[in-house]
Amino acid sequence: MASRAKATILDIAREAGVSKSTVSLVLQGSGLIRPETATKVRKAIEDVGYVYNRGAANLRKAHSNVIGMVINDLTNPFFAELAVGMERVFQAAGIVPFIANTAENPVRQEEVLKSLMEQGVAGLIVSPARGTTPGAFRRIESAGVPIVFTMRRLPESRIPVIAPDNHRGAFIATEHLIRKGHRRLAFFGGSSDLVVYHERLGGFLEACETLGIPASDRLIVEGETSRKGGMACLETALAAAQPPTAALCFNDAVAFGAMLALRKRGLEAGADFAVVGFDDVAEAEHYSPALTSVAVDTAGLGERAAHVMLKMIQSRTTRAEDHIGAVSLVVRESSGPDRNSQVGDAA
Amino acid sequence: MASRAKATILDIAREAGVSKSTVSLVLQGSGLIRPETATKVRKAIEDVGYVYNRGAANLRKAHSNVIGMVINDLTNPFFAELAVGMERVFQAAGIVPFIANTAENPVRQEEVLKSLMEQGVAGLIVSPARGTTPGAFRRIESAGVPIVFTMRRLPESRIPVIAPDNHRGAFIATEHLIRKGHRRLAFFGGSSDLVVYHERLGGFLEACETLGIPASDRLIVEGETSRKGGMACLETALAAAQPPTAALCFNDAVAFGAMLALRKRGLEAGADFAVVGFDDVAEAEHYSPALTSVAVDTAGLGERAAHVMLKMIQSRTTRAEDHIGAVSLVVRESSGPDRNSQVGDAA
DNA sequence: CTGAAAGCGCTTACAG
DNA sequence: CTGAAAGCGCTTACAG
Repeated sequence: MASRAKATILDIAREAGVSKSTVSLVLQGSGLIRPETATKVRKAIEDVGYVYNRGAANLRKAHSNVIGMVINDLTNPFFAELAVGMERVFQAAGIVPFIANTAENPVRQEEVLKSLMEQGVAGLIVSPARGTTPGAFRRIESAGVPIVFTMRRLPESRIPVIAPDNHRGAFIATEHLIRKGHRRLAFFGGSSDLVVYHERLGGFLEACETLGIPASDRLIVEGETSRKGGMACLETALAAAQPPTAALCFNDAVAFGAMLALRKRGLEAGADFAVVGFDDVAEAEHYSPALTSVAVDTAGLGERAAHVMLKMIQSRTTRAEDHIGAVSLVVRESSGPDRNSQVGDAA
Repeated sequence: MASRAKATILDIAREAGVSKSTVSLVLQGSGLIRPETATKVRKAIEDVGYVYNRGAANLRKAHSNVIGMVINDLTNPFFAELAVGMERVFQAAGIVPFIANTAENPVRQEEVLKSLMEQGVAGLIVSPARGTTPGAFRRIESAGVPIVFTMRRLPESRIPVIAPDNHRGAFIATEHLIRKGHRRLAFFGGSSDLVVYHERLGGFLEACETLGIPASDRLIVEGETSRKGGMACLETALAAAQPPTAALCFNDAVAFGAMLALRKRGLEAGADFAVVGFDDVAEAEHYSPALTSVAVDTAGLGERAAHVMLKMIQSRTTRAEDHIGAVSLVVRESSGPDRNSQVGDAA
């Protein structure tokens, strides 16, 4: 089984009785080659067990077709869904993107980025790790490699961003809660080192403002963006002197956590306390009670990011427009009316 | 913004006033270079904004340090956990593995494999897509590139496998249910085109055999290995003339589905019907009721696979021992005693 | 310790 | 349509 020495285009040329230029042309699907010749060459390719050496080709061509996807947390199904959307587009373009995980660690991100650059990527789609410093992408930018950010943006970066309308999503979700009669609202999870956090919290606050919920009736509980974080947020909230009756959660993971904590106390989301998530991951619909959540069209955003990247590569630019995706609230069981409110199911 | 032409070692050499061989040696951390020279060179590297061209290096060296991880379903958190375990090991070895997703599609898998081979990978860790043909890896094997399979194996392949002890896991889980007094048992989910299915089902059947559950009291319901599949399995089972009172599920996703279907009928896992999952994904513990499941040490298996791969590359072999990981049953709330049994909580 | 030279496997003008 | 030649950016003996 050990490999005979790797076959090269020279071996193919010998086998087929042509020059290596001809082989190269066949490999590239050039129309210049006579069909019989091409067939002969293709047979030789099979016979010698040839594997194209993309590294050598890239060296000569000085441009590659490798695209890297750098994801901050692969264990979050949300990002997996995003990756899947991108892959669909790249597959159609005949490109296999390579995914790398940074596990929310800026140091690891640095390594991953370096490795991808050394590999000669044509472009990078990245969801930056929390705590990424503004200069982290300077080097890549000045090398002229196109980058697009997805879902998260960096404070002062000019790199194009593909993300959902976080502000609006939080606004409509909060509005929904208020229309359900809730008057004491909480915002659960997330922390201020994420730009997304400010966007979502901003939407929440603006809705409260607009619809007359005074600052004294709003409770902001920062926390990990995980189930565990969500559980902690709920405990904190219920321990308040004037506990809220509803919460908008930073994301679905936090919402699931809050619902679990509720159940542990013998309470039920929807009936006893309203919870709304953000992202609308696949699981939200299947949860029990089913989770009301802000749908962001994850896969669609992934596709969009891939398209933008393809266009940037093609037109040899590192600039592109931001894209803010539309959001919608999917109302399910977890966001019932306030028990003590007169408004009830109205609106 | 736009890149000045990419810097090469020649530019560094000029900048530092040395030859390019010297630069190359510094890049490789050779001890042959005088410290002052090395420092001078490193400064030049910074100054010219050099990015190492791994493709060119690999071309000359004829061996790469790229490792590919081919995953059949990235949206399944189980595989994400596995990937994370592997990454931990590779990171320590200074290697950034590239992950590619096949979405359980053999055709896509073919493309992914081809692309990785063209990229000149040093080794491949793969969890094969369902329906992979026995010959799918022949080409890679004969090219001498080491492969290790994780979690799934191919029918007649000699490629080393790192997987949990599926047979034993299913056996102890089934034993647990029988000890809880259950006498009519079901096996939910999975289908016979997966080797893993036969292993798990085999363990279930052997436990039934050993502990005296006759064939007439066993119900085998094939189905998708997803929540949806699990819901369907439960419906099928409860529609039987003599419905089972407990089920071992092919994996946790199926178990979650079964629990949801139970709740939709106003029944509760644990109290009204016992369900046991397989894999013990992170969510199992947080579910409500918490899911009894067979823990397979996912991340540990991932680490093991990575170590085996590293060793294969190092010793230039494509052979390695299989590794069958220990399993254990984590008993939680979802697997209560049979309501009608005398045995109850005994044992 | 450091430099000059060859060569890895391709692609790309350039001839013919 | 097809072949001979140069060159992409590195590493690796080989001299010195």
